[in-house]
Amino acid sequence: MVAERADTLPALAEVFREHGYEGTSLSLISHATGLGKGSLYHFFPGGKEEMASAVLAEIATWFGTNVFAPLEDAEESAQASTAMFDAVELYFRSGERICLLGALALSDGRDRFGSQVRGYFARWVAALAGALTRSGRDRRQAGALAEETVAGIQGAIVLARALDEPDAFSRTMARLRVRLAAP
Amino acid sequence: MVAERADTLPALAEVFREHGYEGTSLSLISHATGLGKGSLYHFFPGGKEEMASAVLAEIATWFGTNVFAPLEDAEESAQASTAMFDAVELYFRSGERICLLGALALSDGRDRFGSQVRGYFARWVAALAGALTRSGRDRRQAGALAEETVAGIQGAIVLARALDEPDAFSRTMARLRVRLAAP
DNA sequence: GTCTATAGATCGATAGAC
DNA sequence: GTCTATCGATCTATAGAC
Repeated sequence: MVAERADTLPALAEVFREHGYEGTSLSLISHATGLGKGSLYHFFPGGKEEMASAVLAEIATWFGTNVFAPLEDAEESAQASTAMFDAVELYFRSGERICLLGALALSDGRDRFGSQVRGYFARWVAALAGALTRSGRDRRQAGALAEETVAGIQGAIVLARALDEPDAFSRTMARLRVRLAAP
Repeated sequence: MVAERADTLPALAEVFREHGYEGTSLSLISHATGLGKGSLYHFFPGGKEEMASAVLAEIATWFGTNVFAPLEDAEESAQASTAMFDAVELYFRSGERICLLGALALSDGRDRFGSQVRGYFARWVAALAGALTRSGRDRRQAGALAEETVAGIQGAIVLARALDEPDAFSRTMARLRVRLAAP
């Protein structure tokens, strides 16, 4: 069932999302992956920290391919931002799944994984700002709108989880779509 | 220096904000408050969970007095939302301090403190929506704008922490002020 | 009320058999 | 590569002296 290191990453991501970095114990990880500690340390000699770091790297790769690169390569910004929202809503399961990088930014995981967290959000904001600039918005407005949109997505996740109301995420996403589509 | 239970709450709040619920150990708490475990369990027989719950209750009281009640009692909505932003920017120290309730919503603290987290955000959104309704906006638009504003504030905190750039919080707050002031 | 000492469980991590 | 056994540290919580 588990043939290589990468096969463990989805289960690892899930358990870190559910319990946070500090709240995730090796026994939880062992249960979630179906592997004993021996196997886990064989795949991740750096232990829990390396496991979390590998998860963050995979998330960054996924967003790089499915969200950031399309924005960076976009000629038509309207299509690109629509595709971004589609990918993001799918990824966060319409508000039922949190953003691990956002959660780490609010916890002491920020000290441990600061550069990965910073890189993820910086690239997201920059890619979106670039796409908006190429679609004709002036540079200052594009930067502000990009920052506001990424913040809005993160805030929508927080609010939906806090209210235990996933629809709050979908509603906010719909409103952000409209704002980005407007001229 | 510490005469009663309430005197420990500021230090407790600070340590939970810095390390999260799972990441906060009793030895950290002991160091932060200057009290031994014996004193801590005298004040909080329920242990760490009661300490965190007391912190959340105090935060809810502060926001109730300084943010929610003014919105609920406001006759003039423009002044009320300006006062809300002033209080919130001050409280979050222009983006250098996180929202403990937002952080708990993203961690497994949501299971433990779910009703306190839900109550805080539900009251905030409802109070703001009410103020916007009384200022002449139709009910649907007021609800959407309130939800979007609270989410925007939380997202601004996430983004500012993630980028290690407190100004990102202030910039987003300034934009939200403009949006709420617009007719 | 505050302290020290400590219980009992669980933590992350390692060793070594297979 | 996967397991079990186990290490030493740390955890939350309690007991009891003062």
